[in-house]
Amino acid sequence: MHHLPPLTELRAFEAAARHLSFKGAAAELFVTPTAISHQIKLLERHCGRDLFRRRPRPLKLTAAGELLFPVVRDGLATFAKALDKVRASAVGGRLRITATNAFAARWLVPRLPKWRDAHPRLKLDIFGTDAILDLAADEADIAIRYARKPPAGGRCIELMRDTFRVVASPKLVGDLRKTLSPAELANFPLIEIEWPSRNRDAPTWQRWQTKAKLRFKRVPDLAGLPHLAFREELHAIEAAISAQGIAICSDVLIGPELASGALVQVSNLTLRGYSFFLVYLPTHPRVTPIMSFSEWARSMAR
Amino acid sequence: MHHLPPLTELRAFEAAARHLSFKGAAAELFVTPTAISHQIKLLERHCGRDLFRRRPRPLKLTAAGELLFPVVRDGLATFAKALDKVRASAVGGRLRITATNAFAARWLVPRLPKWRDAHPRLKLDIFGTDAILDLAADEADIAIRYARKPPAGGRCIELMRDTFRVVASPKLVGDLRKTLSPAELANFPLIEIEWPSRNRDAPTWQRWQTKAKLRFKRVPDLAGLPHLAFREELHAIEAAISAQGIAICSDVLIGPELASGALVQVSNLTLRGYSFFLVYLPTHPRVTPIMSFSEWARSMAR
DNA sequence: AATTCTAGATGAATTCAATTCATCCAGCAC
DNA sequence: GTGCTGGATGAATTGAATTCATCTAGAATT
Repeated sequence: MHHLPPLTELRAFEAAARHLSFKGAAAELFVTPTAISHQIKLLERHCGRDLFRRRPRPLKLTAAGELLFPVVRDGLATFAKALDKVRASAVGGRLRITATNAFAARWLVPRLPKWRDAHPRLKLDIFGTDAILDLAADEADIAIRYARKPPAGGRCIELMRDTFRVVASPKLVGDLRKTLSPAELANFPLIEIEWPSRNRDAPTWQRWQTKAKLRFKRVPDLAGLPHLAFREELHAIEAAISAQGIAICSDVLIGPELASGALVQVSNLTLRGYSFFLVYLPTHPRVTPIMSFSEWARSMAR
Repeated sequence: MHHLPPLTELRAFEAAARHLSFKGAAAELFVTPTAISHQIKLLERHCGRDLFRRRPRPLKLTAAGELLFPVVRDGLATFAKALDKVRASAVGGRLRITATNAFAARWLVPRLPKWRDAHPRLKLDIFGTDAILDLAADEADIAIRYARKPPAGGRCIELMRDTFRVVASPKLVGDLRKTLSPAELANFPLIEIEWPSRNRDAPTWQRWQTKAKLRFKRVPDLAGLPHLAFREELHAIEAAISAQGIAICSDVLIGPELASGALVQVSNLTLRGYSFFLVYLPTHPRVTPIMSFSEWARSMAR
């Protein structure tokens, strides 16, 4: 790499050249004029050329100084501009939060008014995606991951654990006085979510009926029956709400519907889900606002 | 001015980004990898954004890092380029010496072979000009001034003092057995140098005949006779050498001709000249080569 | 002409940013 | 399981940056 003098010298030179005054440069850089004098002298020694004519006043740039000044001035201005841009994307910039589509849409977004009330100045950018964004590569500031155990790649806080319940709209099943048996379930259309094949513990009708056989004598092959299938958990939930069938859904994602009766639990047999983990990097330069969000999310999860 | 972090941080960042390695950056900047780690951490804190993804190896720039890197890299390269240019005009560059036209042509230039023998690597730029170049404004590195007393504007070393002699070519005056009286001088064409009007002590025929009247009984009005006039001292000297007339010349400038007989002194009445002063700034960043030249010039002047 | 003011120069002393040291950590290779 | 590598971190150290004290030389003021 090129041999550069200490960059402090260039900064002193630039300010002195712009002010044509060591005193003025000193005031701007919050040092004494003596400091500027020393810095300029060092730079001149480094260059082998005088950069200023000291007398008569005011100072005047020499030919060498004239050559160097615009380069340093423009260079430092360009640095400052780029740094401002980086800062703007951080300080005062939005916290970027990545979560699964379903969680973002059905848990986080509905609660944002409360977030805004608590932190009016700290804006969020929410990425609803099932892709796993990399915090270490600064693709997001916070990740909310759905996993069986604390995921790697940062500090983890377990927000909550969910349970998958068999639910249906009352418009489909009527005003039930008690829950349905597995055989009775087979009388209704069923909704299946096509989980990624890597998810062996996925809350499917197959997994449900296996568990049911330990509890009930007569369990038809519910997984073998024709059913409505959705790749998006969100869409499956919407279909259940609109009485298109009976679905197995995460109670975290249908909390309001369970509370309002828009969906009702039609079997007592549930499937244990995983946990929602909030993940962040403790070394993140914006760890303070990140902790603010983390505290808030935990308070929302209780 | 824009708020910049310590530029040391930017230099560390640039090297680390280019190597994608703190260790590599450290080796280049002659510090430990820990120093780089600290510097990057400070810059990230300053920016509010991570600039590197540390894991997995090798390091990778984040989006913020990608934004900042080319700006800093190009900026530092531009600085280095400009500094090299300034250095090239100094270190390894020529010493700029300003002297009067006549002195440059007739004393300095003829001796340059000896200078080259003594200092083969230190080149000179010689400005033969009667304008007074300003050392303080870095218009030249060394000035050789012809003056009655040491000029202001720097440290002065008196090289030599000259004497103005009445000289002519033997082709004009023949093989004289003795010097000519003022009356005999009037029988030949006379050469006059038109000195700047500010020079009241200029070695003119007028000044010469005033002094001659104190010595000789019969002194014709030599200054009143028609004569060949030159504005350039150099041209007057050349005219004398080519037997066009009798001239009053500085013995410093016609040393070789006096030695070889190309010009002979035709009157014992001489006029005291001034001195040649070598002037430089003791605070000049290139004071070492300047002193080399100074010593050499003094040795040549003896 | 004498005195005062101003801004830069210089070397010694002081401050504090930069750096090193010692130790730790987490992947990776063997 | 063990050893290696490159980065992280806090305390200690180093030395670059800065201040202090004094000086200088023009310019302004008296």
